[in-house]
Amino acid sequence: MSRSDNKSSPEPKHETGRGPTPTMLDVAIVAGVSAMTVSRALRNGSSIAPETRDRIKKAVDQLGYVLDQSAGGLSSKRTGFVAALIPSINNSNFADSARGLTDALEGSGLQLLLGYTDYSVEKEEVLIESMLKRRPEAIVVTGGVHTARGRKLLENAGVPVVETWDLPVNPIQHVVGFSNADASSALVEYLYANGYRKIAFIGGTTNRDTRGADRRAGYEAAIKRLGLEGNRIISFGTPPITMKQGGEAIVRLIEQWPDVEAAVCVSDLSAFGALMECHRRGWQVPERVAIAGFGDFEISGTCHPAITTVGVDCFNIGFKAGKLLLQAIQHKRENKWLPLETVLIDYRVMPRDST
Amino acid sequence: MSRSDNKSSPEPKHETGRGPTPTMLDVAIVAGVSAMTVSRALRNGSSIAPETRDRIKKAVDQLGYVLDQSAGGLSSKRTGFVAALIPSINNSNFADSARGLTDALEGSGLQLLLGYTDYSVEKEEVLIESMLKRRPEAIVVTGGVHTARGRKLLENAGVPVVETWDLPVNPIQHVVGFSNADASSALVEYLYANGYRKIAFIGGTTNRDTRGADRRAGYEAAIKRLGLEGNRIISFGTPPITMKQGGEAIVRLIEQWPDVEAAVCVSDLSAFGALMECHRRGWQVPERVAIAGFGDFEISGTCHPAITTVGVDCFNIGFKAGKLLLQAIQHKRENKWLPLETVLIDYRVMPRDST
DNA sequence: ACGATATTTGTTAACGCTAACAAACAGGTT
DNA sequence: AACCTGTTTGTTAGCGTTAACAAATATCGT
Repeated sequence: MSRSDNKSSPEPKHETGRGPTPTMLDVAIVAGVSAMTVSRALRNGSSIAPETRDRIKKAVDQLGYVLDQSAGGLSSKRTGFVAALIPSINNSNFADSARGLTDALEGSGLQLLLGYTDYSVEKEEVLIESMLKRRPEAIVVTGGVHTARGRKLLENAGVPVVETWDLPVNPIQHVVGFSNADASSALVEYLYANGYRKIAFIGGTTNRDTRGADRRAGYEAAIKRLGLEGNRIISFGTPPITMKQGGEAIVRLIEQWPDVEAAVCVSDLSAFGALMECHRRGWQVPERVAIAGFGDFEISGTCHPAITTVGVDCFNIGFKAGKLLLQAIQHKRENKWLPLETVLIDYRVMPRDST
Repeated sequence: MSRSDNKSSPEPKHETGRGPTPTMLDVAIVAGVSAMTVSRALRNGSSIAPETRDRIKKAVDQLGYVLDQSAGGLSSKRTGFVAALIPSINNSNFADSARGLTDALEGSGLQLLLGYTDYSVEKEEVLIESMLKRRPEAIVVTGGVHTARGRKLLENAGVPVVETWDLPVNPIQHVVGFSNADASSALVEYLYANGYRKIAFIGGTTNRDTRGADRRAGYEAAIKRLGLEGNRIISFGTPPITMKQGGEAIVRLIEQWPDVEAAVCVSDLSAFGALMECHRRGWQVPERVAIAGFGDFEISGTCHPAITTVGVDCFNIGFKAGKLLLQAIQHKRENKWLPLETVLIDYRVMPRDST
């Protein structure tokens, strides 16, 4: 399963970059200037004679010098990065938000460093601390539920914090999100308006995915408000539940309440799994049972029949969080404090063929 | 769309963590010891009187102190993180690899910091430099194709480098991957063995996704080797191509070569799009046309009919890269140099109902 | 009780960079 | 020439931590 190097040269050329990593002083000596001048040449906005800058750039290239931003940050108090914690690196919704964040930060000199929490507040806590140890200039977290210690860390971080994707009851600072409960309610109301009465919910067994839990709460609230028959809730698998689990859940649902007319799934993925299982069993969708999802993943628009879902402006969650952050960082540099904001993000029910 | 803070207390409690962030010295003073002793208490392996350690921990909690690892790294030359660059944060294959990496690093004291390149070598170059500025202890990149400058940066980084997911012609250092071309060939050979002769390939228009390009090359090689009729290649959309584009591509394919018997898609996502489009048009799969994908995404096992694909041990790509890295870092600390390794990862054709 | 050894703590000097100030220099004006 | 102004470069100190060494204290055998 493994072979050793196949290079022809006797010594691997790239040992360790031949000798110790060059420092700014090395560059300065080669260019015949002081270290400070090199520092200025590598940043913009400083006054430097063009020819000096060229000479320095040449020395930088020659030595393969790369600035040590940790050391720089120590001195300047500007580490040049923003930490973002997302639950999963396999979810197009969070991917869109991350892209929005990246786009918002573009050109600001701030880099985005990602960590993934695997939908666990405990892992989130560890990650918050790890990130804080590197002194990010701001932190973006997903959701408004944290461990007690995680929350305290964020509160005391001394940098702008944005909670996204939810509307926390008691926000830490800024918020960019929407009410998953309301969105879920809206979906139930849409189904109601289309004549469905016996409406069930398919989700995970725990509250690990807090957005999933909120969606279930929204479903329950809507059922109650509309005066519909008792809750039909199938809980199956540890969140985030998979396609396969969605498939197994719909089977259980039909077994347990054969009269069910529609199933609201906690996400498009489980909805898709349910849909395919229906296919496989010859249950017509939406005739036998209607299926709705959440998130407007690509799959729900592509599959056949296309799945009714709730579309959220995920990109904008990231983008607005990023812009808010930039403002907050700017204010902080001027020793002001940006008034706390809660930015509401749009969502909308997207009727399709599965309901 | 936005409200100001709704807290009842007149002053937001969490201003900026009341005053400047505490330093190690602050902790030391509270605990009645020297800064060095605090430093020792916060790491393990150093000899410290248990009661002193307790006192220090108490002071740490009281002040909400968080270690500044940048400063620590400056002094100790150990930044405690590994950089990993992946093309996308919305791809379960790379997610599995990232999880493997995380698991391999667990308990080593090394944190994983992710950056995403969006399948672009130019963005990769920028990210490599950004990461290098923070002095990672090792770097994991996806693929063996980089910009000239990106490659040079990696070569001169002075830290272990692992290229993953491909078998680069001219590796920088270590490699953990497999031949996408061979895997693709294997899939074509499987189709051949099952009686298919007129086999097409659906992929993107550019070589941006280098793994996709390799898979096309593998298809072409197999076609040639098997003495099959000329290449039928549909290129559609900028990689990574979407489900929808897969759907459009299969339509074009059938229009252009109505006698086609099977389509090999560059990934499961495009294969799924193609499959659904066939559904929609009433083309039976695999009778009218067989469809195969690549990657064994969850979707290809869940959908109906399930899609024949190539399964890759993605987790192990990350896991073995991580273990290799740990070894290399260890060797480096002892001023030795770990012999370069190429670790081959397993893949296998997974026959399902779509072929 | 004595030195010898092990354990725990402290002191000093970097690590690589940039803020803040100081100095040198150019060009123009009187 | 003396002065002012603006641009460019240099010097010094310090950011928060840890390595390396030194010192103090505890533990032990005889």
